Amino acid sequence: MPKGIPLTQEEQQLRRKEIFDASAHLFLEKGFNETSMREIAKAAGVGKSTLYDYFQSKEEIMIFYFENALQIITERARKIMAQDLVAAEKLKRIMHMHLGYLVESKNIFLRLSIEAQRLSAEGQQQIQTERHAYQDMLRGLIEEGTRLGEFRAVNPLFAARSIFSLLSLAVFTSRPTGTPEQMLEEAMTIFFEGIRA
Amino acid sequence: MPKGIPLTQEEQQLRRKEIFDASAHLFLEKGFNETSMREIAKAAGVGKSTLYDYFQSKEEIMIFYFENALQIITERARKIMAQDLVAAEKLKRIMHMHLGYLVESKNIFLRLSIEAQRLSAEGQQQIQTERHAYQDMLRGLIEEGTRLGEFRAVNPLFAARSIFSLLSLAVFTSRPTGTPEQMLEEAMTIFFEGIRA
Amino acid sequence: MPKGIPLTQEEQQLRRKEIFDASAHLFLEKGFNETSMREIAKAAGVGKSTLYDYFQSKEEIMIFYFENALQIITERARKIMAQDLVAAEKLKRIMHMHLGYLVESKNIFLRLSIEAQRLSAEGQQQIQTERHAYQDMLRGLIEEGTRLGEFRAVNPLFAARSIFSLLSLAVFTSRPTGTPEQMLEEAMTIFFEGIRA
Amino acid sequence: MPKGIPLTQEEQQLRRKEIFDASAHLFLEKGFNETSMREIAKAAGVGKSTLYDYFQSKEEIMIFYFENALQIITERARKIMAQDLVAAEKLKRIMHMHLGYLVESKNIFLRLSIEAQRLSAEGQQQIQTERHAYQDMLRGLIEEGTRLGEFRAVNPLFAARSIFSLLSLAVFTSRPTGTPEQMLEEAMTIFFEGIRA
DNA sequence: AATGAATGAGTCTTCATTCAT
DNA sequence: GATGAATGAAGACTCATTCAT
Repeated sequence: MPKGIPLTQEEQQLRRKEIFDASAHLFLEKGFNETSMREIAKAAGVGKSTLYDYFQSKEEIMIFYFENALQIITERARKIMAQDLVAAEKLKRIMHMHLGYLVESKNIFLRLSIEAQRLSAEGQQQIQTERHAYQDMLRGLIEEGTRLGEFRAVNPLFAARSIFSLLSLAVFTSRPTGTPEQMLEEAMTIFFEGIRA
Repeated sequence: MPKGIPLTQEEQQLRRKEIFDASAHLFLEKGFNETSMREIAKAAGVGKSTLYDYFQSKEEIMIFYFENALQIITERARKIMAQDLVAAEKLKRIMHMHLGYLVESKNIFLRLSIEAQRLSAEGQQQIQTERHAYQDMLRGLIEEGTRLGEFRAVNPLFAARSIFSLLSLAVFTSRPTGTPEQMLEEAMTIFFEGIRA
Repeated sequence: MPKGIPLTQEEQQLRRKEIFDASAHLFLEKGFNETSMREIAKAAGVGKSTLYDYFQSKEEIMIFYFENALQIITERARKIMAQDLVAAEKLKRIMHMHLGYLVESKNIFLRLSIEAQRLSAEGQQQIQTERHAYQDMLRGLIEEGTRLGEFRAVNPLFAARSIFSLLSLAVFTSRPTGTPEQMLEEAMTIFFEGIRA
Repeated sequence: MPKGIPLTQEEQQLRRKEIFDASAHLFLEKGFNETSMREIAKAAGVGKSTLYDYFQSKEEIMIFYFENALQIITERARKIMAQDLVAAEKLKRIMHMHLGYLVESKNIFLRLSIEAQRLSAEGQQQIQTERHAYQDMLRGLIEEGTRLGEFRAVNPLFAARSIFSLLSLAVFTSRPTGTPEQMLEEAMTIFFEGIRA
């Protein structure tokens, strides 16, 4: 890194991602809380205190990841939403996309999701805001489907969250019943049959 | 406590439960990992090292709870299984029973479930054995329903686990959409519609 | 130390004093803030965390010393107060006694007095209460002297604090002008001439 | 700042004073040791490492201030010394001047005096030299007063230092008994009565 | 059987300072 | 001349566990 020259916002963000990516495997292996700042620094190839130039605290490392990941997912979902398709089809594509992200991120997302429940109140707040935004998007989609007669009159928020629940099942389990894609298919079948008008 | 007189197995087990119950509220309030052995001992009204007479390690306290809880739940489920009802009805009653237990245990079960993912490999193994036994029971029920033409031909294990997933949603959420019972009804409707033959 | 048997309050207090005394020389050599808990533990011949069984925090070590020292000094002063002497004579004896304590405690008292100004607000409070109690005792003595015509009408609190100020000078200086006793004599002469009726 | 043009000694000195003054309020608020170089740099509106172009170390910032302040005070005292007055009167004016400086510098002087006792041996040495020079000046004044029959035969150095001691009391206390000026009057009365021939 | 005193490894975090740009 | 990115040493403190009584 060049010294003495302030990093731009983009460079900062990039560096943060680099540090995160370099240490992500540790979070998967031993969990976030069980990974010490010393280990993170070593994995990232920087000094311990350098971490604090990029993240205000250990918590922030986790929060950073979620904000980043949720932005990416939300963005991808938004593109699908914009397509000219029936609600059910949009929902299916979003589920595929979401599963794709989970797999692509090697389950870091889910692993951290669980650990995030231990964050401080403020930390949780930050993540929840983004998480709810995404949920609300899916809820809107289900409401749309109901309005157009595709779905039964279900509680749209509950249904939206059920999707995540079933999706997680498809990826994060000690007892897989097939490939993630197969399990997603299974889950989608149950879910869509379950809410079909 | 009488000194010098060995405790019988039952007394041991009972004492373990007493200790756990006395400290359970701490796990709910601050989480299991965040509760120190000192606090547990104090809450249980015993000395710190006495804990080690009943549990080999901190982990064992958590494992003990799961074994205990899963035995209770499995036992109750077994009774429902023995009743002369159609599979779908048995499944519904089990879901109600399960939800009842979660509520009755004041969410300790779910709280610890999440924390249990941080256990050592061996610890996880122990819990999984019991967990799988329960899952297998439900799987059998779904297979039975399929055989008798009540359910579609779904992957029975996946379906069984989906139930837990949706059940958890009904209890453990920062964004409830109703009472646990109402949410359970919603989930059951989706689920049973989803797997109906 | 016996294990498993709770220490009585007296034993606790004694142990605290032992730990303090064992590490006091470090505070003199390098200052309190500059002495780490690790060093204190080593000097006291105990493990790092054992310190925390006796003191809740590093600050408490300092506070412990002041409470202890001020109690001793106040007690000794009280005995002098009870004697049947004129105020000026009592004051002189108290000053001698106080100087004696400072010398006997090898200046720890003054060294820590200065460092104590860095304590947290709560810590300062605790010390000040005792310190003020002692000051108020001397103030009362000066008021008594004034009433009985021994001293001029000076501000008694200010005068009382002046004593400390001059006393400190006699002990804690990089430029001594004699033995502590000689310097005390010099200070007392100035002071008593200064407030003589 | 112009680049590549060496600063003259005066400019250097001026810049040092600017940096100090810009960060002085921090030292008052949180103490010198508790103020980090990062904060100092920020307050001074320069980069962290620029500080090292003007001060060799953090200690030097403090030393710089004392050298500066003591020079000013000594200079002002010298002017009073040169006046055609009796020793007692000169001493009184110097005490007023000194108090004035303390107040004008918003107690920074005394605050730092206390913190200076934590400096390294070398650092202390540097300050003491100037401090002693000032003390010696006052000592000379007291000797002069004694020679001319104004004062009793007191130890002149001890007496000189007593002045500071009583002066400090007048400014830096958690238990004021009046305005600084009033307390100074009180202290001067005690002192001058105490050493009067 | 029961206890709490004792421990050392490990935690996150801060900081003065250096150095390449 | 000026900068901030980078760092390692050090800090206070916590904790599950052991062990002599």
